Amino acid sequence: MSASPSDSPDLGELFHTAFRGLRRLWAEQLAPYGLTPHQWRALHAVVGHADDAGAAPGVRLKDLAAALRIAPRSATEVVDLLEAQDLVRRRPDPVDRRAVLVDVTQKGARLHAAVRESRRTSSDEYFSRLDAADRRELARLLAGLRSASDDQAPA
Amino acid sequence: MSASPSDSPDLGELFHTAFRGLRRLWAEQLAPYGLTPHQWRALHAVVGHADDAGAAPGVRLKDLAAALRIAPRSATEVVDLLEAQDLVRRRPDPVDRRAVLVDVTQKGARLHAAVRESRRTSSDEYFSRLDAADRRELARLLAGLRSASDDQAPA
DNA sequence: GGTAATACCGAGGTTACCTCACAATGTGGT
DNA sequence: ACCACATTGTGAGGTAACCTCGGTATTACC
Repeated sequence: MSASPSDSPDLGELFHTAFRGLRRLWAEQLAPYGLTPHQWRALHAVVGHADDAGAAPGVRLKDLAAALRIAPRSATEVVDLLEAQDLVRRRPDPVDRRAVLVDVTQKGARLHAAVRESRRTSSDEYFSRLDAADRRELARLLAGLRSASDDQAPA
Repeated sequence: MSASPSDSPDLGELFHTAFRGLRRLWAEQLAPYGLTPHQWRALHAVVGHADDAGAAPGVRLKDLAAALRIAPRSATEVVDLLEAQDLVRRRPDPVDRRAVLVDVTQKGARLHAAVRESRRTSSDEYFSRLDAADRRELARLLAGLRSASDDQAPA
């Protein structure tokens, strides 16, 4: 603050601050579970994919990377970390031996559920500072921002 | 995406994506000037402070850190980088010899102006995807989010 | 004038990314 | 059947943007 008193409220600065606050809060919430925000996001994506595709035995690393919007190499990395904690498992894809399928373990599923529960219970959820209407509005605006930048919706 | 089709649009995910998009764009815009977003932010803060306080000869590192909401040590770091490019200068505070005052050099001021100009000219400015009303709305919402988290207004 | 606080910096660590090169495997053409 | 080519994951190595902890120089307080 005390930066631009005259003209605009500097949207970029606000964005930066808000995002950092969110990140920090999440990091604190997740620390007891031994997860970083990044790892949580990946775990969530793996679980989400399972939900999505019904009986699918896992996600390909490549698709996981696409879902998280990170480079494939970075997906390898975060999966390494989750696997080291026995939260996900890597298996060769039986139909394409180049590929690796990642799916959640029991421990991973339990942890995922626990975190979700804890988030709902502790209603701090960060965004709860806004009422429902404002949250919807924020979602709309953010969605509008993201649209044109870089979008790859994988199948 | 394709993550939670049923319930919320996952505000956190939207936030993440939008912020990353913003960062990436800025990084691209700033690269030709030899700056990272972080360095730009710091340079801008130094310049902004000068504007603010009129004839002040510079900012203390500590105050710069507060303005950027980073740890003092991190301010040292970014100032090192700016100084190495001769964009800012470090001088001992004449009235408190523990302190270091940072102020912008001519080169720094020129670069700062050039970047600002380039941002105005290339109207991509990221947020231009939203109309003025939406931008104001977004600012309001973001400001609302930041409020309670962590605020230190230095004197 | 001695103790406490303050300001900066050196050392070293972490998170969350990235690219580039490469081996193993699949795919299509002839 | 074979070769060129594309694709998948990963090892190696790098960067940005932070952090804490400990030390040193200075100032402020009583």
